Amino acid sequence: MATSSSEIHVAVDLTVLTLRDGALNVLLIQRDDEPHRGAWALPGGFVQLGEDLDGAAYRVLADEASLGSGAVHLEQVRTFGTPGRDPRGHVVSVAFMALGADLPDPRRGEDVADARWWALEELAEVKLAFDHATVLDCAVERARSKLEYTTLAATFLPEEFTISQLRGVYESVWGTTLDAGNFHRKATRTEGFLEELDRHAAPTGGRPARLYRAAGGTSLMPPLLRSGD
Amino acid sequence: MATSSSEIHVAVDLTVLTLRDGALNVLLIQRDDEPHRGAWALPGGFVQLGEDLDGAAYRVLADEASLGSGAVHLEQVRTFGTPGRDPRGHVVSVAFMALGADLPDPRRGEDVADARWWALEELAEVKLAFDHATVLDCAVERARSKLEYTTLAATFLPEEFTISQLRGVYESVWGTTLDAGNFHRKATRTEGFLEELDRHAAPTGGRPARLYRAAGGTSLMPPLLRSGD
DNA sequence: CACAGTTCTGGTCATCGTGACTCCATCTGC
DNA sequence: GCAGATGGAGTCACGATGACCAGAACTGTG
Repeated sequence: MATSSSEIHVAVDLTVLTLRDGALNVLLIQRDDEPHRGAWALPGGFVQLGEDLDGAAYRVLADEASLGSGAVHLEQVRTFGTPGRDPRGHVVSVAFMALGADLPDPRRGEDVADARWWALEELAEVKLAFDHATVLDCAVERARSKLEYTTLAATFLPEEFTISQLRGVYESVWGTTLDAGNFHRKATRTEGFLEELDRHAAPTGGRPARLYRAAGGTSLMPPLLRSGD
Repeated sequence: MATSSSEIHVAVDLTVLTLRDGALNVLLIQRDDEPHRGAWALPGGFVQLGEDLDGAAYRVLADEASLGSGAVHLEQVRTFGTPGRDPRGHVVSVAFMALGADLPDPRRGEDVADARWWALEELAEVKLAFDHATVLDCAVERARSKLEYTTLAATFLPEEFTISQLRGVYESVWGTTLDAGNFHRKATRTEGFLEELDRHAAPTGGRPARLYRAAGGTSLMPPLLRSGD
């Protein structure tokens, strides 16, 4: 479908991000079809007539990444439509980012030779298909900046988590280290960010950490800026 | 063109903003065709095969708003693609915002019954065509928040301007009043924001204000938050 | 010309958020 | 019991901010 060149075609491309072993990972699929057969690419697909953009993104998430919509934060990032970005014709692609907590290894979907998680650092020498390197950069930068002024970081964690785990999210996504005490003060004092629970996590060689859950708020005021803390 | 329902069509919609008499204004066109004939709508049009998204936006700016690309800041906001948002079929629309300094009154373009500037407050009781009320809200909110952490405010002003004029931009777009002294300190001390000139503006009943020009920077660090200053 | 009114610009001061740092609590493992 | 690790609280100096004040430099009026 959708390979004629008399019409503009609409697609979605997904940058699916999760944390694995304290590193930011992105899900890539290896293409089994031309163009760019054998190259690694972001999961994506054409939007079907009458289909919602978000719906198409969730469908791709299920088909190509075998991930359900549960516990995944999906958000539109930007739309790429430069003619020539896809050799099959004029394809306008709506880029999404999807964030989830420790997502499982993908099973191979249709039209896909392989699918796996990549740590972002591994990708330095990998040539992605189409303009997906740009799309990926755009989505990662969006995720990094949204951690600053929203409560999005919790979507990288299970329902209940410790402050250290939350700090680990920031450190992994931003690629920095943060002062534990200052981060603790900031996270616990910011209204609408965390809800304190009465239980503690199993100790890991130190004092057991109190468990928290994401509170209702979505915006962080004042923000938690990257330049320090 | 582009009214069949066997394909998805791609369009651009523009939220063109400027300041007129100290109020934020948006450019609307009155539709001369079905659907929504006679209703006010954002300028927009279908993207042509082989055309860049930004190119389509600039073309619409010229055709429907008779505005050249000079001195207009154009930026993608979000893409709307819910089926049913356009009765002609499945139309995916990439929303842009365009900001300019005291833009001229538009001349009527093609397929347009009328075109004029509307102060945002006037629009409370106006029913816009399609989902353009949502698109407009989204673009205005984007503009408001980008004033906080970028140097975008200067695009609402002529090349040379005073601090008071710059403060007026913030006050008009945010709908607040800011302390003149504090704003002056903040604007002049933030690196990369303003370049001081050796000339002064013609006095308006008080001490003449020094003229400034936008410096090279694009991001405001630290940001200028809406909650005060 | 004196004076009020206006606007621009620089200043003071209390407060608050922040980064660097210290200290104690509470666990594991030896 | 003790070393080592982690969690959580506190201290302190500094910089940014909001509220407010004062002088500079103009216009307009009596």
